[in-house]
Amino acid sequence: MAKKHQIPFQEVKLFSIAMPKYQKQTRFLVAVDCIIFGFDGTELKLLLVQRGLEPEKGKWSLIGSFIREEEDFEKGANRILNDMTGLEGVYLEQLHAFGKPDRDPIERTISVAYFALIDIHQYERQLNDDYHAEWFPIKDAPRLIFDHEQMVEMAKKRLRYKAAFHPILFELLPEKFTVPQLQNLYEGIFDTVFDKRNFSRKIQSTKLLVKQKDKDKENSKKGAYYYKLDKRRYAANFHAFLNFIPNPDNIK
Amino acid sequence: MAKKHQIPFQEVKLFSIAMPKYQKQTRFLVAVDCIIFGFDGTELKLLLVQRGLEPEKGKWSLIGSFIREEEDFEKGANRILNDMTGLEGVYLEQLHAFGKPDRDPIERTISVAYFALIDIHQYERQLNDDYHAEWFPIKDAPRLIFDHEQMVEMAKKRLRYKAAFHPILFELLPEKFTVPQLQNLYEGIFDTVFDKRNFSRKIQSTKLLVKQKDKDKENSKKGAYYYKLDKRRYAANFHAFLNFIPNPDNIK
DNA sequence: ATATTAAATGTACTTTTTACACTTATTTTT
DNA sequence: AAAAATAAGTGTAAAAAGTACATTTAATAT
Repeated sequence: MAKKHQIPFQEVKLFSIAMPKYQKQTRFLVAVDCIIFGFDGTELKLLLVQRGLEPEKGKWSLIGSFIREEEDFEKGANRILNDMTGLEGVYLEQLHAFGKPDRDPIERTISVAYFALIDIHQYERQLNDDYHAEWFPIKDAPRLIFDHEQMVEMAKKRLRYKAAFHPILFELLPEKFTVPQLQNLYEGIFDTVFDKRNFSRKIQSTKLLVKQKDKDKENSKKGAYYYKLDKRRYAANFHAFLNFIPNPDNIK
Repeated sequence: MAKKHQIPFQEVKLFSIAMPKYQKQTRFLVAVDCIIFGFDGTELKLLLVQRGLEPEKGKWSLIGSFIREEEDFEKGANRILNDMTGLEGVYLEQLHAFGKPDRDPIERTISVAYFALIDIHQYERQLNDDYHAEWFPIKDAPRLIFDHEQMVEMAKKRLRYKAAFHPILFELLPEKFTVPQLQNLYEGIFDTVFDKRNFSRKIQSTKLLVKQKDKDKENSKKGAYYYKLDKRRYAANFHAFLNFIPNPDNIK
């Protein structure tokens, strides 16, 4: 039974049509792993699961899955994301393919890593707790299996790089947010502080923000005005270069 | 014999240790394909080969190969590149993993695409003509097999994007080059023209160029001074943001 | 000697970025 | 009820970067 599965169905074709070259090649397991970022208004977080199977059972891991015969990577990543969070239409981008022969000690497995940005509040509404998933502050995450820490590092870099030029961080925010919250997010990601007058001016100059009438009173006595994202402009300007960051050098 | 090859060696482990999950997964062919860019002083070119095996035998294709059991993607890409061009230490960067189930009509094959930048003159010295490889002007390339044209498009975009901020295009130039040549390259890649005074000022401000005593007399009567790349600074500043391009908007 | 060609070079103007400090709204404390 | 505390909100001047633009120069060809 397992043996039958082991022989790829395409091989039938290989034997009927003459296709000598393809026959001799080794086939590999291919997985998709997702680096899922969330923001709770204060700090950047990472969604991790406790691995359910050996090896390394019980250790923390990115959320991943083997790719299925009929699905491509995007579909696989979306499936994983939907299973875990119940969310659809999440921001998702291919990060990198990882392929060191020994990255999985059991059997060589190629992993195509994706990173996702989600509004953590949406998640909380949709939560599916079947998987023992947990949010960890990015600066205080546990050890991860295999090369998953390397993946997270690369994803953080990529996120920083993109955020320096594109308004990508809005993907992490709830529908209504304040400018101080937004600044907080930028400061967390770039691990620095910005002058709030200059930051506000720069953000406003993008014209992506629509001021609301009400204020957030949770975080200060005076209260900070809520803003919403102008989705039309956001979609149109996503690829424009906005130079969010004062000295983008050494971002890499 | 072919059958024996067909069963991945790791499977032995799977049967001795209990590892139920891994068993049921389908394995896939994994290839590396290289988008190889070259610059001849006038225009940007692409190195293509005529495919040697069915299907689509004789059609033009990117240079690629199935990945071997013991090599990772970088090693595979370097192997391909070295086989084709005889060159080592070539600039190489992972572009994207392509995984549509039907991208290869014979059997599902994952392709991890890399793009390479090479000094075309070095190539000519090292040329290995076993493979029927040929340079095509990027604007006048033939139809390619499978999804290779999509790969090339993505590589062009990536190259443009990177070149807008990082001094990556020096990888395409010979050791000695002139400022007008460099400008030519930038203009070709961004498909526009720049003011030569401003361009020269911007390039010089990077301090990456070391003026030589001799001139290139091939392309003008007056001759243009040769420059060399300051490799120390280049290595140190590669990740700095240099803002080479006047209006980097809509580069994507 | 003259014409031709492409290379090299400077300046004034505009836009963007940066540095920097006080006032305001509201709640908490006394 | 007044005073203190807290974080939000806002403007201006100086510096740096980016842009637009035209003439001179070196060498060869006529």
